[in-house]
Amino acid sequence: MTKVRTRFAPSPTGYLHIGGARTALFSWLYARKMQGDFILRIEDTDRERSTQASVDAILEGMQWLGLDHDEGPFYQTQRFDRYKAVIQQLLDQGDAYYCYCSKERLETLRESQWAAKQKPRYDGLCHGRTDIPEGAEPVVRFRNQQEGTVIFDDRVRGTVIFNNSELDDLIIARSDGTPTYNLTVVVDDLDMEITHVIRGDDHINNTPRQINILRALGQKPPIYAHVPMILGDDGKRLSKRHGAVSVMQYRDEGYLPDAVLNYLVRLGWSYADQEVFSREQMQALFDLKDVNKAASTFNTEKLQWLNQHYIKEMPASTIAEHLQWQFNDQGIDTRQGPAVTDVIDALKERARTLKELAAAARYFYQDFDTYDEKAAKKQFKQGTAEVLAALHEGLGTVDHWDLEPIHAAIMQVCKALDLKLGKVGPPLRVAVTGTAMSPSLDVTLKLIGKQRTLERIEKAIDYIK
RNA sequence: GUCCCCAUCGUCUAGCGGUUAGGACAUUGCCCUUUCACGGCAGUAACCGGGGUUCGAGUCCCCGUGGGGACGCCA
Repeated sequence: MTKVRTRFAPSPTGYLHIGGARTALFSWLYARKMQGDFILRIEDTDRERSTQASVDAILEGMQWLGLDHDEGPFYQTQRFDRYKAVIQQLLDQGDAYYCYCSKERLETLRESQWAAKQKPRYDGLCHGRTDIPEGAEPVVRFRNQQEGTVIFDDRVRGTVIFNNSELDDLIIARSDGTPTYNLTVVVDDLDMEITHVIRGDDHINNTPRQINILRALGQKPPIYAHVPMILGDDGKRLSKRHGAVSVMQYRDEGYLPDAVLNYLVRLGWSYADQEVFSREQMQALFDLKDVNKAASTFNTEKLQWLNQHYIKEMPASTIAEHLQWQFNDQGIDTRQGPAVTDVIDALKERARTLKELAAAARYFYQDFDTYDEKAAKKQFKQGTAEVLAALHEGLGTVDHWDLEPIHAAIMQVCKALDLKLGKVGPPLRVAVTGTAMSPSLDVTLKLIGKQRTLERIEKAIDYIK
């Protein structure tokens, strides 16, 4: 049995978006599961739109997600000689021909066909043409046979049949001599010995054309697997031109790559009732035959749930590495203050994203001059200053600044003032955090530290007066 | 318009001829609770429509409807 080889072949005309990432994930998973190779290929034959910045963005996205490739990245622009040779071969064989039709004529042709309620297609005017117009820069068209059918067994769609009569003679080389997609993809998948072509189902219509080119070259087609699209909230396909979000934007928003991967893998694929998959489990359990046929809609809320799951389950030290980006972004310096891992343990059950987590951690590292308006209004009233003063005194006597003594000191103040904890805790929380929500008080105070706690209580007393 | 593809709770999905149609997210209620969360328990919620096939259809077939895609000297 030959080794499985899959590939991801984006065109560098934008960042790596969430739909492309899912396609890449499926290709990568299948290769890993089958202990095959995963190849990265950059389809940059469109010189007009391809940019180095896009190549870099795609590479960065793949790396962030941890989708490592075994070969590549290969660039199609570096393989022009090879394509040229294949085009010449097709020309020599009579499977391709020069076409001198102007863009204007083609445009007119399409319009009239549309008006006649027909499928727009090239009419084959230049096939067999012997006169060569003066100064024309011809394109090369592949001669598609008109009889018979193309049948392929798609791993997710099942048997797919096309009538050759639906296909027209497609352009395989532009007038400047550069090759186009349907030619390069065939040549590359052949040369790179790709066994399984896993791609978005927007390519399903291209497949019979590619198979015909393959036949003309005397080669056998690879196995195809067309995975469904991901739709945006509006039900429209997610694409670069339509509302797709860069995977790097998910990092910026505070999502863990494992959460994004886990979310993505369950979009269009399932394994009974299981929702959470480690990378290893995905690789072991993924199978093309379990991929859905229907398009699915992206749902951020479920991603958030998974993200929090990973924030809670992963080691705090690992979270800390990813969190550093957010601290930098939010201008929080964590070099002074409690250990980041302790802060993570205290806050991880209250944050769905790392962005939220970093924001919630701010008061552990920075003093503040203002209080949350609603919280201050509700908790700072007449008499609160006295309560805080008592807390200041009580906490001031705590020598061993730890959970138990802190808790005992607070309870002692409650007892002395004959107040319930519900009257003492909330104002203390606002005083030391500036907000109405935080982890439990003993944990919060411990992490803030004795010195800072006492200072902030004093400050709050001044503020109330 | 032509061709192709698709169709189970709001969303992601399980189901592979006989199920009280299951799970997850979201949502609602209750419990836990010094706040916010977490957690626990319970609930609301779906087979697009119409014809067949069959003793029996969410499951198979056909038609309709709806949605998506392709129809480029883009990929």
